[in-house]
Amino acid sequence: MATRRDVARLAGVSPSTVSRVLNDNGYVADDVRKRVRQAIQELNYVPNRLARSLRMQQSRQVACITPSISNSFYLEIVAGIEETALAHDYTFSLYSLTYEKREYLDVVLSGFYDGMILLAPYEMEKIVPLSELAGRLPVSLYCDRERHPDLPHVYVDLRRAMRECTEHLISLGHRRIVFMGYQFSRPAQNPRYLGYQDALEANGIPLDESLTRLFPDHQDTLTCGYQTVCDLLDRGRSFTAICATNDLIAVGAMRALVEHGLRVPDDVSLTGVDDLEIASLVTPTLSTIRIPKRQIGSVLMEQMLAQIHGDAAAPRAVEVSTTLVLRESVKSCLPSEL
Amino acid sequence: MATRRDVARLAGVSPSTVSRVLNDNGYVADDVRKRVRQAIQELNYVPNRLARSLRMQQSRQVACITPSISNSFYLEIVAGIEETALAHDYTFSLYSLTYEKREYLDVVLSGFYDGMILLAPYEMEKIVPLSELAGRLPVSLYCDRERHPDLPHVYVDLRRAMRECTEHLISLGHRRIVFMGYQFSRPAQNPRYLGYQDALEANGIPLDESLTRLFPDHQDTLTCGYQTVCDLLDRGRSFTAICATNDLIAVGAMRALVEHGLRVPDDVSLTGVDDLEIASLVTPTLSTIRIPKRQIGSVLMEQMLAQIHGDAAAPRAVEVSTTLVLRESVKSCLPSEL
DNA sequence: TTGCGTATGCAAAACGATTTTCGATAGCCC
DNA sequence: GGGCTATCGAAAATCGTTTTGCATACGCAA
Repeated sequence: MATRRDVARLAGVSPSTVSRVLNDNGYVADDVRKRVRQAIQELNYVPNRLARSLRMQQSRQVACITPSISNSFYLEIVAGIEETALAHDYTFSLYSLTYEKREYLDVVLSGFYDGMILLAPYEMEKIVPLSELAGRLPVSLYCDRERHPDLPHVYVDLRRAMRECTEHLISLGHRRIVFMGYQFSRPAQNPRYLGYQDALEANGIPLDESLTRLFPDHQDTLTCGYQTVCDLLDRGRSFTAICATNDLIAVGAMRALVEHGLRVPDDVSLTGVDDLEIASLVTPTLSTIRIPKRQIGSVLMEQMLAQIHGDAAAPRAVEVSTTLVLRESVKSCLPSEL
Repeated sequence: MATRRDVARLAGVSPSTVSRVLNDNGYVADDVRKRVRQAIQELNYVPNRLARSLRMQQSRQVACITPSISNSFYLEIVAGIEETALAHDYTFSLYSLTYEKREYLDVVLSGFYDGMILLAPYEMEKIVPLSELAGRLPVSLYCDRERHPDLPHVYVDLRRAMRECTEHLISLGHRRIVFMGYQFSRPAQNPRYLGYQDALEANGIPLDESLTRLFPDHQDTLTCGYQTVCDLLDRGRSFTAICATNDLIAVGAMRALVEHGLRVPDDVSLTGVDDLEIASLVTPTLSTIRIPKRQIGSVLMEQMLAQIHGDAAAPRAVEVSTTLVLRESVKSCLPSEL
């Protein structure tokens, strides 16, 4: 690889002058500038980022750690991160570290990165306290469960979103609405579940625990949705709508319903959360709460940049708003509308 | 950040000794070793990868360039890459460069990476000749269209796969089989289309061009599948099966069929390619040609490592094999089986 | 002639590590 | 005591860049 020295030699100037041209500081005559540029072109010279980073003590690179690399939800966020990063001449590396070994984090902390963006680091913080990481490197989080008031983060208000969603179903006449999803650590801290309860309470509908289906974390989403609905139906159909806490669960549920000869939405209305691509691919298309994934990524990166640049005005917490997307899977069950 | 010097000071030894401990060379007494390790722990010392990379002239980092970051097909490959990379203490960065600006590539060529893995770089090579890149950095490709005999690459034999798939449909009694997919640059070089033709020819079925639907590249996959089937049905149904060149097209097709009151597979059999997650999520589940995405990623990374380490025995081309996955969307149309 | 702004070269330090060489101590055995 | 091995420190070179200070020009105006 050509170095700055080679360029200087070819252009007949000193290395310092090449630097002056490259970094646009100091005086440099037009013809010299031209000669240097030409030499750069001729040698395909690209300044060595390693050396520059070492000297400048910043790499213009951030690490992004996601729970799962093949989860399209997080990947959309990552896409947003990449877009914004590139626009600011930043590069990013993607990790889906298995957190069993804490040592894996060393690779991230070894000077290669100016900061790290953590997506849903719930598993991770069981191994490493996030505050410890934040003490080493600028950190920016996306979290949809517990929030981290002390660390910069981006979040969505899923409690409110789920309340709106449930209330929409209620407004369509549904009274017996199933809630199904992961239980997270404690149901009482599950914002989605709380939103569901909020809606019931606000509309004077008593909470029927037999309609609540929380399954343990770390299980296959699709199977959970499928199996849970099968279980429910085995006891006789006692509901007219289902709120699933994500689209994949909803798709699994949809499959179970169809296999039991029930029609969506005619017999059962169904909603998800996330608005993955699949939500508009299934038949019927799935009503869901859209989480603006790309925007989240973009905001995360901007928050990261603000930290790196030391902007005191950088917001510690940014809320991005969700949208209730109504598609085919939801229908009124009021007789008047038939 | 703590440096090697800090560790040395705390342990009461010289920086060289710390190096000796870290890199396990030279003599070092056991108690000294212990003291040094303790100091490392205490200071949370992690050797600076920038400095090390600069000195060693290798970063143990590879760049991976994918056409689209939110395409789950490529992302599964990326997952395979990451897994293998991590297992070898390598790191990787993910790029979905917009190739309009060739300069974007400079960031990859600036010494940060020991090599680059290119996924389906068809757009890319219109801007930059791949051989030029390969001259700068070890390169490893995944390609499912034209192959690059001069560059290390991993590929699948989609011609054979599609032939098998089509022949399976033929063996089930189907004679009027639609082929639909992107046309790529030239249909005559589209391995999927060639495989389809191979199957027809081998079974003495004349090619009916009215059953071939090639749409231009760079269009929305889903819409293409949907729209194409709508067009076909507008002219009357003259087919009993559809081979789509990927799962998303197939899902779009499925939706169009259902909306026209046709049942899959009872009225029309349908197959895809890729075996994305969605293939087993839709109803009916989609028969498809499975491409071993994770394995491809793994092999790509291994091929890259072999190049970096200068293994002369490194294979220039590796074929990974596909599998025909039969699910619900395919059914015999032979009267005898009814 | 002096002084100043412009233009460039040269040299050196710094970033943090690796690697090698050269010494300086030890202790041990014969 | 000579020679060997084990153990460690000190120092230098190197990777390629940035940054700074200093020296050296030239041209032009005071």
